[in-house]
Amino acid sequence: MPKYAPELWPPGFAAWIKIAICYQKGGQRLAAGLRPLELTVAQFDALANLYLEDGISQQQLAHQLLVTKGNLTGLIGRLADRELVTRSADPNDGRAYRVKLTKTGRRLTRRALEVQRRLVSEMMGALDLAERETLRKLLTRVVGQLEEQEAQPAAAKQPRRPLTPRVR
Amino acid sequence: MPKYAPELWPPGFAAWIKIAICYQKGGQRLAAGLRPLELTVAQFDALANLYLEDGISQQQLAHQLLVTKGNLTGLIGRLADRELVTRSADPNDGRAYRVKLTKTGRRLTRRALEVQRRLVSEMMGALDLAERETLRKLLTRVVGQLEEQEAQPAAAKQPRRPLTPRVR
DNA sequence: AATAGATAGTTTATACATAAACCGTTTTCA
DNA sequence: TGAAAACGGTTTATGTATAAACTATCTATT
Repeated sequence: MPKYAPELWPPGFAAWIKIAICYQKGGQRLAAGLRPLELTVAQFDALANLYLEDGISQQQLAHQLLVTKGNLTGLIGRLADRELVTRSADPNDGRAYRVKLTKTGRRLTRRALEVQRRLVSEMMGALDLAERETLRKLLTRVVGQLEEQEAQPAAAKQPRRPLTPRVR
Repeated sequence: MPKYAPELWPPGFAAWIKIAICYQKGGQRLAAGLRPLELTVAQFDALANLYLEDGISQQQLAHQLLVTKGNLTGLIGRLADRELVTRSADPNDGRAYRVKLTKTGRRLTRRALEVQRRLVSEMMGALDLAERETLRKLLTRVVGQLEEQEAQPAAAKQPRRPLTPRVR
């Protein structure tokens, strides 16, 4: 997010900085838009995922949100306290919960998605449709690269290799 | 960060999701790379900014990092405890500090920048130079749009926009 | 010169996020 | 079948982040 002297960095580097700025500013905007609904961005992300795929486990949700399962304990706990979601036992697995949206949760999520849709349109207003698609494609490849690398745990620390690349 | 059914969203929306995923995964990768140096990403960002522009105030640093000044109190405090930075009184302003890197801080930052440079190159490896430049330009325009909108606090608060433009 | 407002920094309360240790349950496989 | 490993979830300790209230200094305006 720094200001950085713009010419000093190779274009890939500058692009990375822009991704960071974009995410931060966009996120702060979204946070402001969600505040009237008394939702944080993290809460919204969780609810939005459940909206599309209800009844998944906390672990699965953590995976989709790219956060740790420990984090989910608190996050879901707060949502459950507000009765926006419920935790019900998974009948097939004594360890797992199934997290589900309540009626209120679903209704609130719908309103929040509306807010998000509006804000994203606003911020993408600078690009025409073809440019948005170009942006999407380029980022998709960068994400692909990141995922590919995270499959191979770099050979930097060779002494012990547990052969179980359990990389969250 | 959600998975989302990819075809359901207009390209701008999908692009926004990719920005989020990219930032999260890239950030987690950077965090892993910085861990051996015992630096968090937030600490690195602060140090990197000071590396380029030493002796600025906490307020100025907060502005560049896109975080609140309250956050900086703790962040700089921890860096000062480790003697990576110092807080010296600004001779021209009794309220302000000037935050400066120490010798150790500067040396550590150099190593951290090296790590960052390597990781960013890796993750941008999926794109050729021209594509990186395209990505940078597109994101720059999105950021520009965000900044422009944040200049006008505007009628964003109004539930509905009045048909007659309000004149102040 | 007086004072009202802006500014730099801190504090507090709350939420998000991680890693690591832990507890039960489930799976694997010798 | 039974021990070891993997897995789902919680807890703890630490760090990051915000908004809002607060202190102290500085700057404007009258």
